[in-house]
Amino acid sequence: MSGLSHSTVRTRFAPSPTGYVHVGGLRTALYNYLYAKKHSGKFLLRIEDTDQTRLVAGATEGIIRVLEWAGIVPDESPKHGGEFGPYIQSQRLELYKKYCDELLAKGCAYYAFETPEELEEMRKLQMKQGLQPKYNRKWLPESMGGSMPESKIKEALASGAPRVVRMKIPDGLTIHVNDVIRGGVEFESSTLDDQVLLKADGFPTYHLAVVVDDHLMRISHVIRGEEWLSSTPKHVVLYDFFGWEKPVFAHVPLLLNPDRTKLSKRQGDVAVEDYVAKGYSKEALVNFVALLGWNPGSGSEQEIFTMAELEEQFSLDHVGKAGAVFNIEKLQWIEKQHLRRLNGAELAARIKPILMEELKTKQTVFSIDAITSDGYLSAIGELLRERVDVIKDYVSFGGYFFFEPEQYEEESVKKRWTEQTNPLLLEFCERLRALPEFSAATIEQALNEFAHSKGLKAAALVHPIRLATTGISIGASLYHTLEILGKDAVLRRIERAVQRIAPESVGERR
RNA sequence: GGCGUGUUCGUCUAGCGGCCCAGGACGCCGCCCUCUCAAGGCGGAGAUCACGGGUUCGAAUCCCGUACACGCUACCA
Repeated sequence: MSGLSHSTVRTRFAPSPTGYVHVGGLRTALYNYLYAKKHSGKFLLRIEDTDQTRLVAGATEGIIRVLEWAGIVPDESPKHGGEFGPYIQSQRLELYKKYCDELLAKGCAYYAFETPEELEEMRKLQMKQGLQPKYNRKWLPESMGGSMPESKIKEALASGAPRVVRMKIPDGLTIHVNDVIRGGVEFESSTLDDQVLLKADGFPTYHLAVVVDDHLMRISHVIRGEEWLSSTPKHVVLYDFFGWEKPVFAHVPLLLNPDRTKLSKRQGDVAVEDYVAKGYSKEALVNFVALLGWNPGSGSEQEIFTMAELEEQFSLDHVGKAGAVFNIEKLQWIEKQHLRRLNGAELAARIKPILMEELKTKQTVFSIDAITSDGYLSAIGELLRERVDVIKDYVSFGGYFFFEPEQYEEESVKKRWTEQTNPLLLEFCERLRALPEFSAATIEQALNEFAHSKGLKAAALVHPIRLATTGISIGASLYHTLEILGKDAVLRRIERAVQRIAPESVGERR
């Protein structure tokens, strides 16, 4: 009520702990976080676990882990604490009870005693009659304009029969919802149902809990998915019942499958964890998801953003209205862009844990200390930066920096090997062995001179050497690759390849 | 069915009455560079602004209708 509550921006992400974190949820959390940061406010996490039947063990921890991974760290949450807690709805039951009683006392809500089965039957009947399914107000007391005598209600209450509390939607009202993204939206109260506020198990429904908590936690801006727009008028009615100031509402568009249906599991990955597993970085995922529905606005053509830049530039004015298709190809491009902005040391730090994991199950002839050193990883990081899609590619596509090649791309062997290749390679090995300094420049010079002396083009050596030392035909500059690998490994691998690629396996092409 | 929201290149979008017979990015195609693959540079194809009516000297931009899509319609969130 006090103007003070709205002088500070306070936003929240309020998921149900029902499993993984949906990428759409990540975006909602991000927008809330960014809005708070932009306005020097607070962002908080509240767990909405009012449906006891859908709880998933460990989900809350998972949500917090994912948010923190992404750099969306709440100022207040079940884990981080805060002065408006508890931040788990199941720990706030007395609060909902208290406010529900207030509504009951004010004549804004009433008890109802139907069983779920009875309600189901009622709805079926209404549908059959072509009516919209809506509570028939059977238990609306006479004192509130209904037809149920107070005596019967008292009786039912005394009997201990299971009961719920429903809100009484005022009749003949046009309810205005102000949404910063969509403008004013109007609803006729006649189209609204007398929503259950308190369930038979004593837990509140979303509608009661969200209004009570957003008010108590001084939430200034409710930024949530578009699927909530239709129930916002109920929330508006509740705010008015209580006489509370309403927050600013912003309903963000949905994320879609390629066929424009709501993003779902059936058509691809929807969990943030899935993308983490695929190797996408938090920088790229945050950047990408921010751009699904938001843009920096006219005049700016920026596509790559750091979290700090998003915090500075984010604005609800530039959040679009239409749903956005989750397009993996753009994510891939954004991932590359972020990778290219990392320096060698940063890349090394990211490659190392993945390599260590790999080393638990794979043998290497290299010294572990050498291949996990910052210098080695940093050099590889910078060399392969332009051709890697995600960090873990360094250990897969760039695996030859850590493990001996076991196979040689068949197609390429056919294409690049001739009868003279093996003897040539062996002869060239001697040149390499004699090099006082094993660097890209000296290797290149030696190779050029050798090729020239044989009347060959450099390519006649380059490709076989690449195959022999890496096993594959694609990669960065060969000379730099050899330099990093080091003289010992290079000679060892060429000699091994010569043994393993027998002349008989050489292509027909003369 | 009812209520609500939305609709600009395949995709993400700029655009808030004249600068737009619509700009950028991803993807796609071609050329250049080149030891391969990328990256990079250059160029190209790709949107009658869902459709139909208005309003206006003038509309992608404002209004109305239609179509389609999506959301909601639970003692789920």
